[in-house]
Amino acid sequence: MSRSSSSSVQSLDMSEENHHNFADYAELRSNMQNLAKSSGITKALQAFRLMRTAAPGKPTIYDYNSLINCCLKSENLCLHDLSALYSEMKTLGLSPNASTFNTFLKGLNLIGESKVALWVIIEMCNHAFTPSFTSLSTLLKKCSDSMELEDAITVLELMMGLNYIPTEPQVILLINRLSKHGMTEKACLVLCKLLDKGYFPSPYIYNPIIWSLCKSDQISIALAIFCSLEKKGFVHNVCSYTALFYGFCKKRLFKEASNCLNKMTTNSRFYPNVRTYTTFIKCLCDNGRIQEALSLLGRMEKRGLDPDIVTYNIILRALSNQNMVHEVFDLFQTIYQKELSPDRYTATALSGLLKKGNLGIARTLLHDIFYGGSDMDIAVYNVYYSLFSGFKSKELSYVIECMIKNDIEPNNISFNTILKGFCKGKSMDEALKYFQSIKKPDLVSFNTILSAACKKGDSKMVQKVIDLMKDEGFKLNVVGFTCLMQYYCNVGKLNDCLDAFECMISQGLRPSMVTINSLMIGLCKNRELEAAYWVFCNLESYGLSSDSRTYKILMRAAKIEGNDLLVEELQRKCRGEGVKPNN
DNA sequence: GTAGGGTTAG
Repeated sequence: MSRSSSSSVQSLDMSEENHHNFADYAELRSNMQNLAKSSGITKALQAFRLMRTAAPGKPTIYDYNSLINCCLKSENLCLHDLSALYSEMKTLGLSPNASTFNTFLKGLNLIGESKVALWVIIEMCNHAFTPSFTSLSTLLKKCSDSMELEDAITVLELMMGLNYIPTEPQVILLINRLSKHGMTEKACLVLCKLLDKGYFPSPYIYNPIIWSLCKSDQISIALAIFCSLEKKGFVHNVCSYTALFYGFCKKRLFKEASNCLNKMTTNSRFYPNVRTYTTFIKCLCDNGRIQEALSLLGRMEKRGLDPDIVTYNIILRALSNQNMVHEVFDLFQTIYQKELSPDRYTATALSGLLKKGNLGIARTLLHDIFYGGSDMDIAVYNVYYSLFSGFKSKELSYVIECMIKNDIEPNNISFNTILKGFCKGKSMDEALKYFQSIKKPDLVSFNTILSAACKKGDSKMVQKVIDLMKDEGFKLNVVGFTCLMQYYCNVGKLNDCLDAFECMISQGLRPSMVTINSLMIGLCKNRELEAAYWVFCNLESYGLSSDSRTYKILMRAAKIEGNDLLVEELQRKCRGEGVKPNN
């Protein structure tokens, strides 16, 4: 601050009456600017108003613009003050010029106030000024970056109204964000508007839309967009095709998936790559066709496509779910031989082994990954927690300590996993105590403790949990009903089991195969083989088809009862239909 | 620069 303006500040501070001392307009101007930078808007505004009395025809819009510029650079700026400045300008009868708006925009963009910047842009248009390409383009990026996607769309529309063509990276950013945050429809609209303007989209622009549609089971819309773009002469790439392939696999449209894959092999532009094959491998694994997945892995390597850690993690998970311990071990050897680093997904892929009770080997492998230096997240900790019963373990204390040190927050899956650990222990009271310590128990928490009570045949606890659920406004779902059905069968109350099943159906809940198999076991145990077979034959009415477990249950009962006819019938069906694996 | 992967209850 200059000496003279510093003395002016003092004078200004002393009293209003002294203001006639400021005759010099230039001094007032520089004084005002300094005040705006250092002492905030109120003082600067006082100086601004003083100008009116000090010099006729002042302040001008240029004084105003420079005041805005200084204020925007001040460290303690608040938006309320800015709005006050704008009103002050209008009160003085000044009309904003292009520079006024550009000054606002430059400053607002710098401080990341995209909402206010958009307001300024609209105000600018209302005053018949045209915002520059740069200001709109900067704002578009800012809005997309800060997830103000509706605003980003408004900016894009303004741009297109002015015949400004947004840059490709910015369009990609916006469409990507929209597609990944449940706004795929909006992303489509953006794409359409661009096409209407004669924009030539690369696959990088529309692939996120196709992927998002395929992931949310809207393959027909994805296909429509894909074909329409093709018709218009746009050339897809391997990522576009892989999206469709993924969509077909997900919907179990195997014939279409196979056609899609064949089409891909006809052109080097979209020849299947590691990700395409990985998608296929995942599909095979999800449908219990693990041997085919392994053979595909081999074929892919022969074609010179090296599986990466994602591919291996998918196979590892499938092997682990099937409890194929040796294969899991071998695959780990391969991963290490290829110098790939196991990551958080490798760790969680092992949860199947834990579920099947293979704690020893799972613990060893998990331990190696956990201490191997990769970044872990809550899902890995949650898998780790399933190793422990209750809280009486040094290892568990250490793992919790690690989690806190790494700033990782536990979620309900963590609490429910630990609750299950308590449930494995002897005391239901201790489990209940832990349950009651969970701040926001969810339906899974209730089912965890209900299941434990049911398995232990603890009728008082079963009633207690059901009452608790009622109090807290939770309704039984299919899992809860299935627990109860199993419990009734175990205590020899077949009729109560059937009542529970009917109650579930009457509430519009659809049984799963686990429910059906539980019912089968109950019926067979009570020598109601005919009833069980009837359920088996009418599975379609529930939209279900039997799995390998259903066959085993019936087969075993038929053999015990000496019902050879049924045994033969089941064998025939088993050969004819190709039984689904039980996952 | 677009794409493939995971953790809790029956």
